[in-house]
Amino acid sequence: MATLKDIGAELGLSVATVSRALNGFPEVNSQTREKVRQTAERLGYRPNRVAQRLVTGRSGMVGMIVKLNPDMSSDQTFFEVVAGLSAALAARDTDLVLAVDQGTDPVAAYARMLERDILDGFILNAPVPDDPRVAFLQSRNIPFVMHGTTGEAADYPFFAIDNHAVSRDAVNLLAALGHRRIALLNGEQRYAFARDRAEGFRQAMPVPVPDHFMAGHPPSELAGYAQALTWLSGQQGPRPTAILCSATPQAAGVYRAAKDLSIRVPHDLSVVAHDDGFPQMPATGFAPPLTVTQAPFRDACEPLASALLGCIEERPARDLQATLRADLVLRNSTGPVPQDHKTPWPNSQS
Amino acid sequence: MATLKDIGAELGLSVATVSRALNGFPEVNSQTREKVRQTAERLGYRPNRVAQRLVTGRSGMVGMIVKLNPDMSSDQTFFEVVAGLSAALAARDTDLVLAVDQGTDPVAAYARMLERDILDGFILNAPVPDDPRVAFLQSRNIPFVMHGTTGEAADYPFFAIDNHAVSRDAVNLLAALGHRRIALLNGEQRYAFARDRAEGFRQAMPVPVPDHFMAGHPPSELAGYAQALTWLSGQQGPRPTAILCSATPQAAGVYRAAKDLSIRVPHDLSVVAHDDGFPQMPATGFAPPLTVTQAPFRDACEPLASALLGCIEERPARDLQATLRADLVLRNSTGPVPQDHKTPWPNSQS
DNA sequence: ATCCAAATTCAAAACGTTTTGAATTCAGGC
DNA sequence: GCCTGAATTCAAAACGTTTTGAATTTGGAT
Repeated sequence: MATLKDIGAELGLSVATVSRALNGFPEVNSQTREKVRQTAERLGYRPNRVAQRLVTGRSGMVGMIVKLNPDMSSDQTFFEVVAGLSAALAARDTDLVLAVDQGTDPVAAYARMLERDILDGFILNAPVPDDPRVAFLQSRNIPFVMHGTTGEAADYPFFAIDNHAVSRDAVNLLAALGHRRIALLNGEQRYAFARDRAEGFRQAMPVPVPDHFMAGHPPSELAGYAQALTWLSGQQGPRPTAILCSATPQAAGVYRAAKDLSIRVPHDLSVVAHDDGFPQMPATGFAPPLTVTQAPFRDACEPLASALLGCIEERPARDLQATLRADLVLRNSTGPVPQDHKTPWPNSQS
Repeated sequence: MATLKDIGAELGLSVATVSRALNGFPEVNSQTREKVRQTAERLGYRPNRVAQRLVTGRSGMVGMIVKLNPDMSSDQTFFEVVAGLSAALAARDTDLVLAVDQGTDPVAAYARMLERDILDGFILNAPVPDDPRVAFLQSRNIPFVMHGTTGEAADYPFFAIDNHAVSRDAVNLLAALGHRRIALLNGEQRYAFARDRAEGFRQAMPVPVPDHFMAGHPPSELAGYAQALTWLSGQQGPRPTAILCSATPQAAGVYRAAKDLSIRVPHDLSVVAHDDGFPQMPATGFAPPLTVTQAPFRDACEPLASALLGCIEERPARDLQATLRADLVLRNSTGPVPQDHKTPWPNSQS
């Protein structure tokens, strides 16, 4: 293992000069710099990151705590998320490492990793409203970036989708097509994104929607199928003429329920879903092709990496916040409201 | 952030004494030790792990490189593996961190993590014969433990199942029941375990088995279903009277193919599978309940953690090697060979 | 040769911890 | 009090790197 000292000894230079040469300090003579570079390469010098971190406070490694989830369906996106982030960070000479959290305390795993004092910061995902991780990390001045946001007043770096607009854009489309009986098949209600989408939905709807036509479920085909069967069978009143899904697997379940009940998409039922661009269930693989609000996770990786490193470099949080408007992509799963289904649901104050 | 220096300043002790007191050196007076401990607790002292590693060379973190796998079925076991190992290591004050590898070069991700020089060692899994990771890590004196083994002459720490015995025990059982037409539905052939099971199978078989009744596939129900359909439909000659599966999802596929072809388990076809004890497809959930060679992964976690830490402490590799014999658990998927199917496959020299 | 300013390099300290071996303190015996 | 051995603590060095500010070198003008 070659050290700066070895390089210096061979060239008759001080450790300080070798360090400055390798780190691009401009006052180092260019010939000296080249000799140092070549010797370092020949000796196979690799910086001791631990020593660097002791001096600079930075190791070049950031962490992500992965919450174990008994519902395995969400794990199908896990590797896409991690691969995208790893690549974006690697492009910035930063390594992403994961630790697994099995407990019930949201912050315990962070506390544990902070004991090591090795990681430069964290990437947080799946925020819940008033996410306790935020206060915990802020109180310790630990850099982090959030994928998503916990609310309007977020005072930390984040990269988020405008989930109000996700619902609003879809509702506006369907309302323009004459739909009034629009059901919301949302994500799990404990997440902040689901809360935002429900809010956007309610605000955009031109008429009130009975509570039982707004439900929150995991992003699985089975959940979508079961909920759509209930709604489309008429058990709970006039069936919806459109369903707004939180994720493409839910939409697949809706398609299957519609088929089982001989309800045609889009003639009898319009379907819109949110598409994060994960390849497991592409919107283009639906028959008919699915209309979506589209925000590929792939596009979030670079901004997340950038924001986290900005936070580590102590740039102000407000410069590291971005909210993206999802694209509305029209395909063939949406059409005009059926002629005999134009009336809204009866007014319900429940 | 309190340091040793702060504690020493408050108690009028040297940094060396504070360090020795906190680390249990016996020559420190017990009253001194208690005063140091209380002050450390009051000041919220936490050791700087980076500084420790600079001196001791150890950080208390070990790594596992996760190879991205386009076939998602194996990911269903991923969290069981990681959770078990994390818990076993945590019990020894060691953190497991993961990094994701997307490339084709088996050692590149290790090289990259070694650039950081932060991790104390690695856990390796899914060994292939002559696994290049072994030579790479050994040439750099990097501690590691392998789950499984690459061969008889392994000169590194490992915890493995005796995969020869897995096949041999199953074959001996089926042969004792009169079966001669036994097919092997193995794991993917690139893995060392699959090679060992194939060897054990051939050596245990009392008669030769045509090559096309030995196949290697991923551990999925679909793969098991497709292969069993081919074999049981008679397309390739007399159908097997028993199938030995590499994993329980394959056995589920075999059950389904048998049902589709009106072949009764175990009356017409006996099925045995290897069961790693992952909860996704428990052998006890089969109808009829599945006979298995059983080696729960859960039982490997502690020995793997122990072996890795032993390696880090520079204990000799041969003291850190263990090979476990899987249990043979008889249930209702195996029975005597059908009376009209006692003849072996015709001798085939292909 | 001397002087001056710019260019370049260096010694030292810092980062926080561990450990070696020397220094100091303590306790008991004479 | 002095001596001795054991108990206890300490100063210094180490680990490898970065950075400050001083020291040294270089080059050009007079």
